[in-house]
Amino acid sequence: MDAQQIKQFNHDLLDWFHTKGRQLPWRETNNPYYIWISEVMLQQTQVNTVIPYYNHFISRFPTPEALANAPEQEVLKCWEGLGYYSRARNLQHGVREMVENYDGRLPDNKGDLLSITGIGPYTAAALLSFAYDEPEPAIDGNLMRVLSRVFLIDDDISKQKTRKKFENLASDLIARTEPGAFNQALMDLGAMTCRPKKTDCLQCPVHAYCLAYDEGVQLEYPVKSGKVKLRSLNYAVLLIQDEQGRYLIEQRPEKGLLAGLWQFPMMSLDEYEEQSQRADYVRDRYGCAVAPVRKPFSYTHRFSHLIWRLTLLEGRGTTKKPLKTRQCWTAKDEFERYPFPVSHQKIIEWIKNNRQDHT
DNA sequence: AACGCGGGGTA
DNA sequence: TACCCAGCGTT
Repeated sequence: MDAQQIKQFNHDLLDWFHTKGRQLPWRETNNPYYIWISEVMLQQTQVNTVIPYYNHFISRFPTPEALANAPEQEVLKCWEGLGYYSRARNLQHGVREMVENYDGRLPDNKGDLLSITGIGPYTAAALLSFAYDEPEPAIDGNLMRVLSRVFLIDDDISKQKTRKKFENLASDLIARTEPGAFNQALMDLGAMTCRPKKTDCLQCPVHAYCLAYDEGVQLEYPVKSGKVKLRSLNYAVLLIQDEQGRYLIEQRPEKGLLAGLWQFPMMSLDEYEEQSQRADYVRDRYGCAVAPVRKPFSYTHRFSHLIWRLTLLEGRGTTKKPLKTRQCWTAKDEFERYPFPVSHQKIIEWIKNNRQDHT
């Protein structure tokens, strides 16, 4: 595209955005801290899922200082169900860095932004363009999908190198007058019209420029390689109650999958294949025996990269055996005080529906 | 450069 | 069912 075509492209794109673009809570503010929160929540997460979390989060932590001073568990509680929990931890770390190193204000240059925990190339560019009107293209899945179609770019978007190519292209393209609107317009286009599996090209403000539309190959783009076969893991979930009917729960390790969240004890059935090994394991750790619940209950929980197949077992523990750190006895009506992954929220539901007899 | 990291929406 | 989503940190 020459300079004149770029200008026209921007005009058509921005004109559409100003009339048809989405109205979203984080577009109502200029507060870089709020915009930052929204950007972190929106990483790999769809807009409609984020909206209620965003509203609750900024009302619970209205200032950087409020978030910086909050206990991590409370931050995780506000993130419960949103997934990718390290985002919450990194966001709080990053906000603490901002409070300590930048006088509580978000820096307005790329280098400093990238040095903050949880801010990568995309989020830095988003903040610079949305909060500070800098012409930085925010390279995300939407932008790559839209531009790969418009310009018929067949590089593999799962490769790091390809990101650089889109960055160069978008840098030439981005509207100097309204860089933030340019980025948001491509996001809205990607979400509303130029979708992955179903396009709506006749509604698209730039279909006249689109090489893929011209050739009728929109759905062939973007090119993306590498699918992974997901592993399946079998676990027993142990419902261990003390003399008062309280349940034993444990906090997961600080690193790794679902870090810092709480769960009912789990025993790998792949690791301990024999019945006697399993009995020894439970006896050693929890001082009791377990058996399948009266009406057997198993279900699968699917993550993006693995599958848990969970089976409920129950047993009677005792408060006489001292608890280890990161364990506690919890009454049925106190589960809500702890962040649980969705896979274990299902178990809480099961308990509430199937065990109204004890507490 | 490759991998780990959640949960929900969509076709 | 099989992707896909306003990515980032670690290795």
